[in-house]
Amino acid sequence: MLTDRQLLILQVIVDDFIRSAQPVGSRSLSKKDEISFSSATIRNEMADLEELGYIEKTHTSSGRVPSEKGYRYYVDHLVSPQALNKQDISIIQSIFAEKIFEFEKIIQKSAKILSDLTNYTSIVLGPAASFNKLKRIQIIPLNKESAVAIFVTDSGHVENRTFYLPPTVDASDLEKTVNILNERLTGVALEDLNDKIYKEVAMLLRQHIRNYDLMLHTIADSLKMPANEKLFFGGKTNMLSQPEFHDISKIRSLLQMIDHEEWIYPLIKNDSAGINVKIGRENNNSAMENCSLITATYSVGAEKLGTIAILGPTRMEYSRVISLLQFLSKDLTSVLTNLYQK
Amino acid sequence: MLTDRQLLILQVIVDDFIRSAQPVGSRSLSKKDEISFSSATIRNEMADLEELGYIEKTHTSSGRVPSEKGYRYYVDHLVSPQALNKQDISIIQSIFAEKIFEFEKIIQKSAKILSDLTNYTSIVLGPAASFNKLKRIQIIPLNKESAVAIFVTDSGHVENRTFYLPPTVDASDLEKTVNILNERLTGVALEDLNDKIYKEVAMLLRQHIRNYDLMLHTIADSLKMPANEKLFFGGKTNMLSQPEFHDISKIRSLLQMIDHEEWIYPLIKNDSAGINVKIGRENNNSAMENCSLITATYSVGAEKLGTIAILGPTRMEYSRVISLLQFLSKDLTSVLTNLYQK
DNA sequence: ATTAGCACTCGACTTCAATGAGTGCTAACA
DNA sequence: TGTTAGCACTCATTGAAGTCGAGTGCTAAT
Repeated sequence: MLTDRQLLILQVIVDDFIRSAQPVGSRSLSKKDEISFSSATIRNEMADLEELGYIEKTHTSSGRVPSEKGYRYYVDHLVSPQALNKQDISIIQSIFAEKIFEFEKIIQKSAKILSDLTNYTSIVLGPAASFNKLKRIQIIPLNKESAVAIFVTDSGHVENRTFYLPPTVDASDLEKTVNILNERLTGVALEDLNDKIYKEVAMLLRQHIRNYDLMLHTIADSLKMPANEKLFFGGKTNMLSQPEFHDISKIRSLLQMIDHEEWIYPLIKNDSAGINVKIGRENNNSAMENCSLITATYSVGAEKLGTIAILGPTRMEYSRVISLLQFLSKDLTSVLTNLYQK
Repeated sequence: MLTDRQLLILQVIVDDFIRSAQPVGSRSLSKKDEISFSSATIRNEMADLEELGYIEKTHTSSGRVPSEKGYRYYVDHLVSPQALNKQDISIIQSIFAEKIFEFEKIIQKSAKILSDLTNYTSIVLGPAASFNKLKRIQIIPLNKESAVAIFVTDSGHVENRTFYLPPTVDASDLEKTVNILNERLTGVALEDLNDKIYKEVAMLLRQHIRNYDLMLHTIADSLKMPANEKLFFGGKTNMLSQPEFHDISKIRSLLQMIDHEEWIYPLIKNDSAGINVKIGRENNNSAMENCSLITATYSVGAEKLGTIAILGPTRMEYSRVISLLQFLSKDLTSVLTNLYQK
């Protein structure tokens, strides 16, 4: 177990390194106000901390740098929750200043503001459409061969699919189909549509429509909803200003990852609600070796809707970022809950 | 005017520099097969070419590098059109292998393949929705306060807007409005909708609906179509591998530009059809100082729809890129024309 | 248990010389 | 008169040698 003094030293090392990005030496530590013992004592303690794996040297005679284990301990036990200043708060609240309709606009604005406030990269996972309930289906023929199917959810989300019209289907068939679909599927969550179609709608279609199975498959095909929610980014290039990314190859692999949305999902789709911190290799991704990812979820009522996240260097301002995410996720949740739970 | 020999030398310098990214010296030039005179002669010619502004030195005793003027001359007069090899052709044609419905998919795939084939960054400007003609309007109430308006075009493109329902409007009003809109606006190009609404629909609404003006403005507001077409990118990080971008600050300003779509539009929205090459500062953009942009348009019939572009270093393989763009834009045009002109 | 003192390490920076790819110029040549 | 060989010169690059200073670990004294 670590002594109080070791904890103090660890905390000051991490704080200082986060601020300066320079390895911290015993002499400069001894000059801090918080610390009242000599550099030699600190050296001894640092040697112990190093042996325990909380800090590292970059070379034999360098100052110390927090290890991933050190950051982890810092985040779990030492980080002093920092109150947001008024300016930050008002900036965040400006997100909700305009009318709230365009869900995506809010999400996008959140991403932008988060990255501006932190100078890191923000990632926001939009609300999953699959929870929403179907409000209405429309099918609009474009010409003899094709039609577009439109699905509107109770939250105002619109999905559409273009598909080939089976040649044997005529206008009245289409109309009947749409009526059946609306009658049977309204109120069903998007993710359950496919199931429901085969279980309940298929039979009805058979009774009313010739070639019902062709129609059925065409529609069921169109209903395959996108598996993933939309991602929004802010400050994609912010990481370029971080001193740890002076190396082009690191930048390259990081930016490449950011530009592959499919690689991002597994990173931010954590299951647990609340704030989540993943440090360096905890992300299981080689491009993230020098990065930490802090995520928070937002919800409507008790139902988790999406995730907001900040991607920064492991040497990130954990305290500030955590406060910001906590604040924003709370705000998002309450605004959305107000909006959709009446 | 330049002599034939000077032209030859200029061409070889540009070709060689494009390949190697190294300043070209007189001795290495004299060893080339195409060149049958001595390095001293070449030095004389190079001095003249430099005086005329076609090539430059990086320092007093370095080899020569093409200037922007040199690239310009090369592109206008010297570039030898290079036939595409079979592999490239078949890769490009694979874009059209699947069914053609999802316009965006094709565009996106084009961007990806262009960047893969060139190792530069590709930018594709999607088809402007504003040319499309309205096929159908639907308005679907979500609850007492809001509704979503859906606009379907003859090409299957779907736009939607959520808006507040004026409290005095009831279901029958809404229905009447939709009927009027469909009756009057079907077949109208999206960009003309706003005009038409005030000129023709306003009067009709007044006759049938109480509070017609509130309704009118609500609808007209929703109709403000996005000013810009969608942009798609491929290989955003490809430029990081180019040796001229070893400098982080250059990378930063370039990537920052790429991530600001609004800065991209003016760059690629050239008016003239066909291939267009903009070299370095011709782009009027400080982030593009060391970059060239090659654009090509694609159309349906005679109507220009969108733009495909490649962004690379000024030291770009002009010949190859031009061929690729020419080929792809021709293919896109013919596929789209077939699809939409029947 | 703490601290002063000291030898030692190592990255960062500077200086210096050597190297070599390039130039411009001049004089000889065809 | 145009071409070329030859030569002096320039300058970025490389690597070796030396200095500096911030840091360490260890020991002995407090």
